[in-house]
Amino acid sequence: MARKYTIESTVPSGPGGTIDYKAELNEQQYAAVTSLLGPSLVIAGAGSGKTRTLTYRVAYLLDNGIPPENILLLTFTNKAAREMLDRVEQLVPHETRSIWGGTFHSIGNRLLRRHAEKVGLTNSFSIMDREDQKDLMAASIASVGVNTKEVRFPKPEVLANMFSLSENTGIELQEIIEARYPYFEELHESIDSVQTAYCKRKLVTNSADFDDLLVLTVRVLEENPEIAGYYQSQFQFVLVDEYQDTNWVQSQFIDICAAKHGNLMVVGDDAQSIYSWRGADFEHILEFPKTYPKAKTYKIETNYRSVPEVLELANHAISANARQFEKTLKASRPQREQLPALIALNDPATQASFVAQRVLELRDEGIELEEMAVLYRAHFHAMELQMELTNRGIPFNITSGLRFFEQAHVKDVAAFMKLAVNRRDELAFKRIARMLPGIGAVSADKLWRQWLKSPLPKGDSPPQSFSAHLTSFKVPLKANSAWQQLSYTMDELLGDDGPASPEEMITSVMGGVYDDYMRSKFPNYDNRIQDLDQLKRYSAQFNDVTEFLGQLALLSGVDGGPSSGEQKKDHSEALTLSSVHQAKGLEWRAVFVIWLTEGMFPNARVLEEDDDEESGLEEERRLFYVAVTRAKDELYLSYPYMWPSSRSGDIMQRPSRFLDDFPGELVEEWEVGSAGASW
DNA sequence: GTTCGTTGCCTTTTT
DNA sequence: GGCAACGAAC
Repeated sequence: MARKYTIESTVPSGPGGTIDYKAELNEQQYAAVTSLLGPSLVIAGAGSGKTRTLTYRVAYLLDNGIPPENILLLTFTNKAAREMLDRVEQLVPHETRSIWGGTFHSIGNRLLRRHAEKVGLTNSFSIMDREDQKDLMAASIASVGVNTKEVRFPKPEVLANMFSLSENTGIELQEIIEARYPYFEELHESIDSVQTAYCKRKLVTNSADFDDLLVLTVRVLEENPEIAGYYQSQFQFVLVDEYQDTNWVQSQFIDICAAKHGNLMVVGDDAQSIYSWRGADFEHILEFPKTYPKAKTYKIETNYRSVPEVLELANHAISANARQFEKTLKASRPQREQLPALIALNDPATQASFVAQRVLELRDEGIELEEMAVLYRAHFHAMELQMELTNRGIPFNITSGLRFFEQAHVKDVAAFMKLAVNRRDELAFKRIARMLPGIGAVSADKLWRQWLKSPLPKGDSPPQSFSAHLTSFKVPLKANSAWQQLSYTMDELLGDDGPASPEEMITSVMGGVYDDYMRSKFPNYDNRIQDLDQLKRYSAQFNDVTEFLGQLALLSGVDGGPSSGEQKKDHSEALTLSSVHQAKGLEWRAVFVIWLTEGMFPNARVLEEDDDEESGLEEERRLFYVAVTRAKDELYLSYPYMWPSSRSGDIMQRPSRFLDDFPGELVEEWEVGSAGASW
């Protein structure tokens, strides 16, 4: 007699979730969240609950019995991805971990790892960051043999930009050069061959740059219908956040993934498209109804974030732009009876003390530091402010240009791990070699040649031992003992049985040669050790080194994971300093936008480009719009009259043209006098 | 020939 | 604080 036994499912099937969608969403949001099959475009203005709409949409799908693994949710930042998935998890009782959610690059990475052999890589390929890319580019230029001394040849960084733009937009390199770099047109043949060399080198070193994570993935899908078919069946529902910032490759990727089921929901705000320099084209969102004729369009226009005073200013600021979807943001909050402030200051230092002082006042009035932010166009605009805040002892978090992973010591440690799993990684090898005393670029290259001749880089499975081969290398006398030590560290990375875990690897590296190097190289040894300890703790959640390295490379310091910055550790309560780009999607009760002068914001380089000046300027204006719409209650717009510059004396500043886009009565002008100064 | 510290100039935005 | 060019020291 067989016993009947059923496993209770924890997932309720069919409708029957606990969410009262109608009550928790407004009418426009509700319509979008509960839309049925087929493509849909959601135009969601700033502060209108875009994230809310997307998360409820995912919850709605799960509540209706869609298995999590059949949902693909694409975002631009890790932060957005994590935030949404966390919220979904809190919202519904279903299992949410198997949702395919993440940034374009992380999803691309995931797919590419699985099918790397289709494009000539192995599944342990290394991911290169910008610096690695530059190094490899420099090597490629050298290998092609152009005389960079005689002709003014583009720098590695410029070339990387060129290639990247071409790949991200799908426009031929030739055309990119003509349009954006006409002064290099005569060199296009050498540039072409550098590109060929660069691509080849990436394969030889088993490495991929950021763009490859998408470009190669799209290629895999295009060239292998059976693979594409598999994922197309898998992804029943595709959701895309910040659609206005998608570029050509990304939109291709989206289109391929959604090709079978056609249930594609894209959410965005054309007024917040600020990534055209990365190849983003907000034509994608404007043209979506044409690309998908069956698409339903939903507009979400009620703003829950800002007081009407801020919103009115924002609406005026953006209306100067010609190209956009018609929409008006309606305020839902009551009047505050306080206008945004416009403050002209003497110089950047005064501007900094104004901000600092006002921040303290606001804190006394009950706004906590983490409810305030200072936003600016470029990172160096925050220099004076950082000094002022430090002097006054006001804690702050800065989303600096340098990400956690890009800091030298983190990259150093990662290089060991990279080399352990990808023994063809030339950059990692040379980085390690150059840490040893008396070894510079030249010796590192000689060592690399010896490495290539040894059996180490060959084959896919890890060697029995590194030291067995390394100890016989010819190294400069000065580096001898360090080299021995290095060999044994590398052995430790192999692990006793099976590959060592990321955590074990970091421990080995920090205990080996690297410790000596750090002491001699970095004045702030202790801080860096703390960083690495944090990295180690973070790594504990990973079993697989490749996975860990992939995460690390795709993680920006600002949004989660291990974070840098000494201020942060001691004060959970801190003021935020951020570029406008990195502030997208965030909000604070009080927002300061500083350096609103011609040349700074809008940026001078954009003003100089006169080929299609308007589009550049419109993007700057959208950027200003993004900045302004971050504010919930209070908004301060400030600029200095004078910019003391070391080389050309004081430069008079003109107020930004964006300040003319709205009527004067929308702001209150503050006259700031300095108590101690005499003029 | 190679490494490594010093000096002076410049600073867009990022996965 | 980063980067390139220069020059001293090894």
